[in-house]
Amino acid sequence: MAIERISESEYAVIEPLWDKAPLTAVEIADRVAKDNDWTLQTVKTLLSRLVAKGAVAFETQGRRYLYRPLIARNDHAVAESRRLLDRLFAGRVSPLVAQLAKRDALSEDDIAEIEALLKELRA
Amino acid sequence: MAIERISESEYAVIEPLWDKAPLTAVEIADRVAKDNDWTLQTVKTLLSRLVAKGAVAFETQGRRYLYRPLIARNDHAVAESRRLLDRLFAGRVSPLVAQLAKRDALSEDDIAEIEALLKELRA
DNA sequence: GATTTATGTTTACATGCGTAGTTGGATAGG
DNA sequence: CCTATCCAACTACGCATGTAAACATAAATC
Repeated sequence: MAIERISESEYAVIEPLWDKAPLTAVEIADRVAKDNDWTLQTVKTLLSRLVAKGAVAFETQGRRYLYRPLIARNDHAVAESRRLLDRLFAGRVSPLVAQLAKRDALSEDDIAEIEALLKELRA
Repeated sequence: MAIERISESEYAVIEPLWDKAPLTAVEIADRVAKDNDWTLQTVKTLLSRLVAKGAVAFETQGRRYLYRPLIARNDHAVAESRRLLDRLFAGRVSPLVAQLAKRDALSEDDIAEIEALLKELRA
């Protein structure tokens, strides 16, 4: 039941499905076109790879193929984040935050948000 | 001056050099052997790829090749983290923390550490 | 009914990665 | 000197990825 690893390009293709599903390949390609310059063929290839990986399913409605995601955006994001934390920060979050802080990669707003978050957690 | 992207296996090979440098290929292979089951040849290949990417340099001392890192561990970690944050969390840290919290991936200690860190930041 | 259109499937091809064998040159030991 | 050894460089090969053309098939249109 582990989440199948999906590539960056595949991610770009599943993303529209997280905003709205189901969608056809053409609809997905249209939405993806804002950020990427792929042909429809490329989007279809990525879709079929996502289907092969069990990350996306389709149902055929007559001639239309309607795609929908099988994994949740947040599940993917968390899985990837854990991978990174494990690899680079011994699995812990605070060293990551510390490094980013040291590089001035944390705005005042970021800090305030995280603090509010944590305060709520221990409430 | 962008940091060259290095692969996971390459990372395992450069890691010993961050602890101690310079080292020979054999010394690196020994240290890497704790976590990976690679032949010496594999380690050498990874080393040469790191050299090609400008992440590692060597100096030859007679017959000995001594390797040393050209990039800093933290620079690499921060670059990778930014990539992930940009891709998955619109470049912001708090949504990452929020997700991890929601998944119970934050221990009491983690939370306390991060809070201490942030408090210090605004001091 | 024949042809164009829509849509997925198959095949392709370059690049990067993980993993390692083979080669060639320097060197140390006899 | 010659040979065995040590080392890096070169070559290799399968798999994933990024990108897409070619192919097949069903449907819509004329």
